[in-house]
Amino acid sequence: MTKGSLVIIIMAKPSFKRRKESRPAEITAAAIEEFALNGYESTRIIDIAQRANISKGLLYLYFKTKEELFKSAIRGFISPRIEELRSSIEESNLSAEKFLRGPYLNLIKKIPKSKIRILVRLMIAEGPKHPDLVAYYWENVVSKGLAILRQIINKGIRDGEFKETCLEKFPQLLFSPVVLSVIWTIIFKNQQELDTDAMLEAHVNLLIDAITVNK
Amino acid sequence: MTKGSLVIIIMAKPSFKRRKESRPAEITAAAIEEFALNGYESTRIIDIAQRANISKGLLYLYFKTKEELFKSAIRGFISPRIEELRSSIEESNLSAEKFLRGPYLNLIKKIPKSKIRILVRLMIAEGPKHPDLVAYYWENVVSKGLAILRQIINKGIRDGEFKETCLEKFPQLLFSPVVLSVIWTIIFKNQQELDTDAMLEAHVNLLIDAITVNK
DNA sequence: TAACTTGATGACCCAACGGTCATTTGTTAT
DNA sequence: ATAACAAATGACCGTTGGGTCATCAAGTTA
Repeated sequence: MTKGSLVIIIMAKPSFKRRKESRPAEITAAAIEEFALNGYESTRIIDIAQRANISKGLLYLYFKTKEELFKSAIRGFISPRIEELRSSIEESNLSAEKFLRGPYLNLIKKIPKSKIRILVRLMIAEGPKHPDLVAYYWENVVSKGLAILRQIINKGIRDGEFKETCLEKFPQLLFSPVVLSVIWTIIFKNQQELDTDAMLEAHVNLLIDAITVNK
Repeated sequence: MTKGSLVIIIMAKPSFKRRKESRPAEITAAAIEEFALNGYESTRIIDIAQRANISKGLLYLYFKTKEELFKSAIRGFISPRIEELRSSIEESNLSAEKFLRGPYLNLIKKIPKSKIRILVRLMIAEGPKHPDLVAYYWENVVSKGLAILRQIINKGIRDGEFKETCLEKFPQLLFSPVVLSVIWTIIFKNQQELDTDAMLEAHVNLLIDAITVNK
C-alpha cells in the first residue's frame, strides 16, 4: 500500500537475521526458570527479560501477554519430554518384570533429579488457574504414561508372571513414590535428605514381590 | 503515662466486647479459604476481609501484614489436625497388620476428602518462599507421622509378622499414594475421577502382601 | 447526657508491575 | 553513502493492591 511496498516485496527474501530468531526459545527457557522459582504471579516480566538478556519491550514483540508466555513456556518444556518418555520405553520385548526393574525403574529414578520437578510444582501451584494447560499436560503426559503402565501390567498377567491384583486397576500405584520424591526434594530438602534412588527401587521390589505368581 | 492511664487500669477489667474477640479466628478461617483458592500472591486482602464480613482496615488491626496473616492462618489450620492425628492413632495394641488395615487405612482414606488437601497444595506452591512455615509443618506433622509409621513397621518385624524389608527404611512408601491422591483430586478432577478409597486400600493390601512373613 | 474508650470503616497513598510506543541501533542492498 | 526497514530499547502510562489514617459508631461509666 505505501510507497515502499514494491521494494519490500522484491528484496525481503534473502533472509536477514540481526540477532537470530532463536529468540522465542531463549525467552521461554528463561521464563520456565523464573516461573519455577517464583510461581506465576510473583514472577516479573522484567526478570524473565533480564535472564534472557533482552529488554522488556522486545519480549512483548514475541509474546503478546504474560499469560501467553507462560503457556508457551510450559508447552515448550513438555514437548521434548514426551519424546524422551516414548523413546525410553521402547518396549523391547522384555518380560514385564524385567521391564519394570530395568527401563522403568531407570526412568523414574531420573525424574526427581531432572527438571521435570519444575513441571510438577508448576502444575500443582498454577494448574487450577490454567485448566487448558492441565488438559494439555493430561493428554500428552499423564494419560500416555498411565496407558503404558497398564499395558505392561496386563502383559505380565497374560504371560502368567503376575497375579491378578488391584494394581491393574490402579497403575498409578507404581508411580506414586515418584510424586512423593519430587515433592519431598522440593519442599523438605532442608529438613531431611531422601535417597530417592533407594526408595524407588525398594518400592518397585515390594510391589513386584506382592504381585509375582510363585515364589 | 497519659492523663487517662489511671482510669484504664481501674476500669479495664470488666471485659467488654463489642463484636467479640473471636475475630482473629474468623479472619484466619476466611484467609485459609481464599489462599487455598488462589495461592498467596493472587489472593487480595480485600477478598479475605469481605469473606470475613469486615473491612480491610479492621483486618489490619489484627494482622500487621499479609505475610503475617498467611502464616497465622496456616499455623491455625495445622494445630487442630495434630490432635486429630495423634488421637486417631491411639496405638490400642493391635497387631501391626491389623493396625495398618484398620485405623491407619481409615485415616488416610479421609485425607484426600478433607481440607488437608488445601494444606498440601499450599505447602507445595508457597513452601519454597516461606521456609519457616515448612519447618513448622515438618516438625509438627511430617516427622511425627513418619515416626509413628516407622514404629509400627518395626513392631511388626519384632513380633515376627513382617519380614525385614526396605520398608522400614522408607516408611514414606506407605504414605505415597496419599500424596498422589491429593494432588490428583486437586488437578485432574476434570480429566478423570479417581476412586481414592479403593486405590489406597489396594496399596495397603499390596504392601502387606509383600512384607508379611508366611503365605 | 457527657466523657471516654475501643471496634470498625473506607478514602486515600504509593510502589510495583503489566503493557505500550516513540525512538534509536544496526544490517543489508544499491 | 544512504535508503529502508527490522531489531531492540526504555521511558512512560494506567491499574492494581498492600498498607495507613482520619473519622465515625457504639458500648460503658458516672
